[in-house]
Amino acid sequence: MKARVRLPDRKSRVTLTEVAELAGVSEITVSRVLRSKGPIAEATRDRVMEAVRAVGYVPNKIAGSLASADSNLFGVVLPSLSNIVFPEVLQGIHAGLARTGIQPVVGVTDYNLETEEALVRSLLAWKPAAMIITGSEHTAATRKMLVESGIRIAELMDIDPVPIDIAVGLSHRQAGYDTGKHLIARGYRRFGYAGLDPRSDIRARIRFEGLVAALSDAGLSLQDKVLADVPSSTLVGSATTARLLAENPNLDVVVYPNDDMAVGGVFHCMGAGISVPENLAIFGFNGLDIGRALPKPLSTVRSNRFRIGQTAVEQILETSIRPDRPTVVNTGYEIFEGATA
Amino acid sequence: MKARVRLPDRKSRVTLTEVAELAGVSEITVSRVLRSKGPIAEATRDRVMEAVRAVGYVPNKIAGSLASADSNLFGVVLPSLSNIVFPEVLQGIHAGLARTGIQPVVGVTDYNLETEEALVRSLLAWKPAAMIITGSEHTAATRKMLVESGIRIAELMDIDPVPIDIAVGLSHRQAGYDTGKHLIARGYRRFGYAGLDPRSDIRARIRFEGLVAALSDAGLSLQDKVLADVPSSTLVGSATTARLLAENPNLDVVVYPNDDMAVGGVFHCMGAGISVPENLAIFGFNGLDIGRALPKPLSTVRSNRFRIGQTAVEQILETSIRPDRPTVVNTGYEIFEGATA
DNA sequence: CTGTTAGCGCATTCAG
DNA sequence: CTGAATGCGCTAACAG
Repeated sequence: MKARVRLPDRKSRVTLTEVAELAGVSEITVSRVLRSKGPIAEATRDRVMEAVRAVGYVPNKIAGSLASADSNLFGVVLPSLSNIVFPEVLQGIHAGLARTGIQPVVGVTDYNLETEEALVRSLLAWKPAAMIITGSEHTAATRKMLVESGIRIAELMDIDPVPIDIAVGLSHRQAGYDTGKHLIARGYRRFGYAGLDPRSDIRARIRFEGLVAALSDAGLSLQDKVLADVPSSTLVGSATTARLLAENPNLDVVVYPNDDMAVGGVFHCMGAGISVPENLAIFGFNGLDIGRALPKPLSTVRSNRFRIGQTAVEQILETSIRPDRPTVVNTGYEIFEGATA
Repeated sequence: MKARVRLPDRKSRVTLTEVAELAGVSEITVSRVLRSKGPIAEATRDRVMEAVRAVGYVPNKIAGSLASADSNLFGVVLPSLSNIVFPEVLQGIHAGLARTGIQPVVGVTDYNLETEEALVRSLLAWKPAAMIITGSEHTAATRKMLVESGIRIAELMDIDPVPIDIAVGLSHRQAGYDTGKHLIARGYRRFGYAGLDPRSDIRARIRFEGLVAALSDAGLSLQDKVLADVPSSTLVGSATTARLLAENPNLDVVVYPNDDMAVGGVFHCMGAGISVPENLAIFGFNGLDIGRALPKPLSTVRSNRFRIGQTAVEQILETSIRPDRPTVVNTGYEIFEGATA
């Protein structure tokens, strides 16, 4: 179902020509005044601006972009908006874009690579000046389109794979590994994991692998894991924790793919009379506000989503020419001790 | 600082003309095939599609839109992305837009009406097929631009004021009033309010007024309120609650502008050994996941942000002609009893 | 079923 | 400092 909406005539009536006639100058002069380009006599400028206001002229960027082969649109592709992490990235993008006159066109893939491909194709059709996309896992066709577009491409969140052009994020494998090392150092030995379907969140899977590697390097192994095949939420965190503990009452720490679920774990313990961290330690990922506000602040890994978005924009604006070698920006992370582990 | 980025030539090389030549047909035929418009011979279509793939043609919507006076962009103006409510609205918008081929161009105002004006001007320049904007409070210039654009305009969240074209949301005054009535019916008498600077969130202010009106109609009055002049967060909820209770230890219920802050209130009570709702009742607004996941589910008013966004899109797609009389869609709300009040 | 003609609204040359 | 001519890439309208 294609919805093509014919624009009303009313607005499209007012064009440069009309403004030009009213101001008694040529179209190009009006154009120059509006874009503050080239030398313009003070008097001319005033007359033009007056005419612009008089007729309520709104420039047509569609025409402008076609004529100049310029665009001030950025394509932005996110897997989801329900995971708070991505709105935060989007915030960072908006912050980076503020006062550049560039607008983001936002698409959501629902973690589906086919959807992503269709989205990229459709965003590319707007000839965006750059493309910001999540992750490095794409279909071959998506990759090809991105590469051949020639525009700057920023791939966000993960810096482990080699990017097409720019990667901004952190090493999720390392973060997972460090989580394991940290918890082992604090004396925990019987690890459980309450997570999600590994197909849905690739980066969570990579962190998980890092965690397992750390355990293995310490001669330990994960005692058990429970995976829910639904979107992440605090409620799911409670539920998976309950299931995990039912079968493994002797665990001394549970690791979660994110703070939402970890907070759910904390809530479960509150309700079940399990004292945290004495009876059970809880460890999340992200460093969300909600975790910090808990009576006992959640132990977690702080990433910085806002900064990822903002940095991506900064990197892109650095130069419009794609360099020969990829750029990788590590925005890092930080283990936050908190009080739950 | 205007960032104009020249598009690389590489991509713009491939145009309809090239595809047409390769397929041995005219440009318009290629155009028709790509848009599935008009009758096309099976054989022709195949040859064209093959040529399209061969050269990796990506249509240029900028040119297409200019030629057809069509656009499949929607302008979307939100006050913020840090308040989870607006990403949820955006989700609804994306859901409504799925498989229409329409993309949203998103702007964020930071609750600033001047910023909003600049944003609207700049979004309108892309000749969007419609505009979705938050609230009904705009500068005169913004209003004028929206009215004169002739396109469909949806104003979201609040349905109390008369909209330019379409309003989708709920009556915040009524929601505030009902909150008061509900809590009074449950026996609470000594009301406190822990909120935010009323200038930042207009709808929270209106709910507050409704609450006060309900109290007044019942012969009661608000005992005290504490307002924080910072963005909403769970942490701020804890802090304002602490301040409010320090000066009013006898309160029996505290109402909050939103669930984030109310959850902060619950956390404060947990930490301070105040039992909820026996010693103090807590009441929020929104119906967020986090509130439902608490060991004692948060008492609150459930609005439906996703549905607001989705409904707005549906209303807009209904017809591209702005009707003579405004449309108002009440997405409603629901008092959720929960266990904290 | 396909092609021809014309032009969308603007910005980029190049002249003056 | 300003203007005239030309074309961006595509599609509507009309032919055939």
